[in-house]
Amino acid sequence: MATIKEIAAMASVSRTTVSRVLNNSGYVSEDVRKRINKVIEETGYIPSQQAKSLRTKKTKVIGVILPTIKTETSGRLVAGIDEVLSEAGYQILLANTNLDRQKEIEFLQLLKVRQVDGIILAATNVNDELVEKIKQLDIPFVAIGQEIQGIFNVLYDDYHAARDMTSLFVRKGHKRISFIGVDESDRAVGFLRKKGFLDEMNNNNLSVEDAWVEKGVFNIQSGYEAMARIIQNSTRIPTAVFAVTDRLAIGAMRYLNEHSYTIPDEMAIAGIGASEMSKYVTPPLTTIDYFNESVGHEAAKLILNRTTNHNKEFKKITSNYRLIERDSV
Amino acid sequence: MATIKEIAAMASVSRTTVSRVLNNSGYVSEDVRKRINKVIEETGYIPSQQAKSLRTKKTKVIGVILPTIKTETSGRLVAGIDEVLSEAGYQILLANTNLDRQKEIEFLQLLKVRQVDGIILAATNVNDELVEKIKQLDIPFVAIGQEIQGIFNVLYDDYHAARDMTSLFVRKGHKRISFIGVDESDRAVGFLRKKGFLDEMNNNNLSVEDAWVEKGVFNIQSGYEAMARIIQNSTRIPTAVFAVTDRLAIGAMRYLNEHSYTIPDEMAIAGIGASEMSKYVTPPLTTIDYFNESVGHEAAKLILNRTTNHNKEFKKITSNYRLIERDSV
DNA sequence: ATTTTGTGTGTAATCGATTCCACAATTAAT
DNA sequence: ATTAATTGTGGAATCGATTACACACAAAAT
Repeated sequence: MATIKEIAAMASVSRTTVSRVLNNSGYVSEDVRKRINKVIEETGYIPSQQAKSLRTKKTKVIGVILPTIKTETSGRLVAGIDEVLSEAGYQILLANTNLDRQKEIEFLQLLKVRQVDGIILAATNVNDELVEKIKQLDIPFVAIGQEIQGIFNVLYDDYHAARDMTSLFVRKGHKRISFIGVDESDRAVGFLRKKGFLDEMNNNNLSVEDAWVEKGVFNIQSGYEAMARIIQNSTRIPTAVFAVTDRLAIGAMRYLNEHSYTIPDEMAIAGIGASEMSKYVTPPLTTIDYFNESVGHEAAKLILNRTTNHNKEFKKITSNYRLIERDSV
Repeated sequence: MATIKEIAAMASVSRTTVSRVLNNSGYVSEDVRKRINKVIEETGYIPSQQAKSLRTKKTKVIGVILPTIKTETSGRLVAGIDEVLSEAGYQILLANTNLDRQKEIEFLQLLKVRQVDGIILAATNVNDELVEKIKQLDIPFVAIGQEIQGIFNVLYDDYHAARDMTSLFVRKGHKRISFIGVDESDRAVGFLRKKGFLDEMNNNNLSVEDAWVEKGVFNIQSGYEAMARIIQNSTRIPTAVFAVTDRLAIGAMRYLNEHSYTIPDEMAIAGIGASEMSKYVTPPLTTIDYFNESVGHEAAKLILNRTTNHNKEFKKITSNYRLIERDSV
């Protein structure tokens, strides 16, 4: 691999001049420019991004921290981020925490060391240590999915989405509605979605039996088990179940199918996430599309805006959503 | 952010010595080491990976080129790659081609500019230009999913997987088996899987009507349409359909469901990929698990081996697979 | 006719590390 | 007692770019 020095020598000019035609900055005569371009062409020379970054302090790399890379949600998010970023000549440096909180913090450090121009974090649980770390990092930062004071956020409207879905159940005539959530330390998925559900129930003067409210984790099996517990422990069996993720919903459906409950007649069900799967289960699942890809777009735009314009006023974007009514409710 | 120079000054030693304790190389007295570590501790100094890479020519970054990041397959693959890589202190620089062949080549260039220590390519179609480019790149390289002569490969056993699946249909008593493939310019998914199917059919003296062989692209809708064409154009309606991906299969199932064919009685169906969805459609889809995650592991190990040991003898790993028999056949 | 402005090019410092080499000061070996 | 090896430290070159500054020359403005 040739260096700028060699190119300069071959074209009988100084490195400065070569650098000028590379970045077309400053004055270069047409003759010289041609001569240099010819040499560049012939040698297939490409300047080292490495050296350039060292000097300019810009890497054109954005770090993306994900709780997992295996899910569709993450995939769509990254695709969205990448679309905007690559358009602007940036690339993504991936950091997969596998839901390990300690790793989240380590990665923050690691990405800083690598001098990324910005960091996008798909957040799950936010703890003080993390927030503290983010703030002292002093790198353009965008958090997706969880609100963090004092930094840029792109949020899902978990509360209203949950209310809307609950409201749909109510409109369909359900009065005994059960709920499968996740731990409330996850403020967005755990706390806000549950609050949306409860508030809407309350709003309609509908009571919620304790046994109707169950908790799972982010996988299908967990939805299956939660549904089982609801059925087994309820004094009055509910007529509907609202699961806070599609996977939980699909697990629940599985339980219902295996135990011959007809959906939606004996038990209506809905999820959140608009996973591809949701469309092809039987019956097709009513769910909420969070437009992950466009959330990715927003996050990427935000971070670019922050890096290039040094925009400092913190911004919170709440993305919209769409309730997809299918046959499970 | 402090630099090594400042640390050196604060500890009243030379940069050389600081560098020594950083990389614990060479001789440093216990006294001095402690003094330097104290300063490092206090200032929270972290050496610039940037500057280090420039000097050492190692970035500890591996470029991963994907045809798409939205699918489960990609997600699992990346998760597998990341698992091994991050363990070894490497990170992933993502490049998403969105199935654009020209971009594939551009990214090769781009990753080289960024001086990645190696490149993993999840290949779809291989053309001469690409192969040529890869070879002149002179960077440790591993291709996943498509065999490329002269470079490292981690392959799926498409041919035998397809034969096995076909053989399953035959054992179940099917004689009129149809096939939904993809374009044969995709040697692995298009050509080899089809060849496996045809060879096994031939092996069992079963003929294949032209109308039974259809082609789609990598999405669900396309499977739906292909199934429609098969039903509409066949003189003798087949009793089974083998789709080369789960999505195609699920699209086909959808058509069959809508047109009231019972699965598997009137029409048996199978796919390849073991997507999460395949388990939850009705009936659960018989498919083949390619162990994407462990393929990711292998690819990562291979590239690390190649970068660190300068292992030069080309290696081809064919990963194994598992036929998952469910209720659709 | 002198000053200013616009063009074109090069010298050398700089970014923040690593590393070769030189040089002391000890300690061990002959 | 001399030589050799071990241990400890620093000076300065280096990686491959960018960029502030200086300088020369031509054209335009005064």
